Amino acid sequence: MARRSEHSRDELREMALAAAESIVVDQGFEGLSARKVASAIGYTVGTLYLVFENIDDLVLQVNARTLDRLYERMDRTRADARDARDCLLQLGEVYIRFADEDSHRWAMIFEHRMAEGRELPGWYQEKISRVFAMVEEALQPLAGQRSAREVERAARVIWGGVHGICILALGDRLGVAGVNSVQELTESLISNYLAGFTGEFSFRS
Amino acid sequence: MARRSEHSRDELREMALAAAESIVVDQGFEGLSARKVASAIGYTVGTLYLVFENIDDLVLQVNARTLDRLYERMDRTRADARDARDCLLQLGEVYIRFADEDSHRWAMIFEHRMAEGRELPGWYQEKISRVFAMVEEALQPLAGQRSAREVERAARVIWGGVHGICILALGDRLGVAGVNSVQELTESLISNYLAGFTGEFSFRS
DNA sequence: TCCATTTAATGAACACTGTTCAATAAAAAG
DNA sequence: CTTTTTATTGAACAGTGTTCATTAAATGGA
Repeated sequence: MARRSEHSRDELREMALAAAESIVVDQGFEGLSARKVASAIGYTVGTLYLVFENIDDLVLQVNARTLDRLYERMDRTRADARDARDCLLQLGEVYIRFADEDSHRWAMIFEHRMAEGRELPGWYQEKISRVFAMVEEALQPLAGQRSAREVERAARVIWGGVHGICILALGDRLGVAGVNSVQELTESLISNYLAGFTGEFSFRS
Repeated sequence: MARRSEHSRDELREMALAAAESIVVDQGFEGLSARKVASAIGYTVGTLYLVFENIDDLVLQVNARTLDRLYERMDRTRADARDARDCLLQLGEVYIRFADEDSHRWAMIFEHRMAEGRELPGWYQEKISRVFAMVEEALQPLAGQRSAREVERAARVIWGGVHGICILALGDRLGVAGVNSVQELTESLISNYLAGFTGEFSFRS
């Protein structure tokens, strides 16, 4: 059979992404496959390749949605923060909570690797930068005399540091269990790092 | 044909691990497959399953060697450090350099996931703890009045933080390029975090 | 020496992966 | 009512991990 035209290309795309997300949510990245997505939306695998370039393309689209979701949550948090320090602490907390509650979706962002040689497309890197930029903004009020270069660096340190604690802990590689412990660690990281950064001490890095 | 007995089980095991390492070194985790390893040592895939439980088992053995290698390097570094702070900074530097130079081997440790449900075996977790414990030891002299609990936490923060910066940067997800930038970031993390930790300022987390 | 037993090693088979593309059937156009 | 166009298919290909009946070589015994 052929051409039922029950769904436009865009509808097909939307259905596939929704199906993929649902598979990832309850089976993780490993449970995702082209045939599963296709059959979930009542089409065959060939049709999927009319809508997505390849499976990496599909994964990237799902990840982009997850990044949007994360951005959304962090942005909402940012609104009701007392001061800059509090804002950064809350951003860290929201990140950890997101990774914990939406763990499969979150994990896929970092488990997925591009095929050897190919690198992340610009529009995708943009999505990452957008989240990252929020940390930089939140840090700005605490910058004091420091150069833009130094603020940028500090934002990367905090972002990377929180992420590292999160990914090691959630992968049972830090010897800690439970979200609370992870929250404790990130709080310690941000709080102590900021103490150094805002210069409430004598020597420099 | 059968039973050439040219190699004992242990020899076979050793050959397979060496072959697997070599494949990983120049093709990465994705390039590794049971058939490739088997043919590299002049046997067929079936033989591999007489020596390893499954492919996860083989990967874990290779990763264990990598962890030993890392431990080796960090341990050597530790010897010639001026003081505790210098020691931690150097440990961070060695970690980054290791990840950069031996990137494929290092990456496999974190790209590999156990099959759903199964968790890392005890002997393997032990290997991780051993490296991790080094950071804790290095931190001890700076502990001051702080409880063992707090020192443990700080070690985890530093370890996780350095790792996070490393993994994001080397995966093009931090918007930085080159090892030097990564070194800068870890130095900033350790240095500023320690400033907070050693209490050269007024308030607490 | 020759046969029986043990066992190291094989490789075909199974179920899965991503990807392609000639074939097909249904809708649109003439 | 035919022809053209095109949306959709699904078989095919090369790869993955894993299993296990079969094979052939080494060993043990008479």
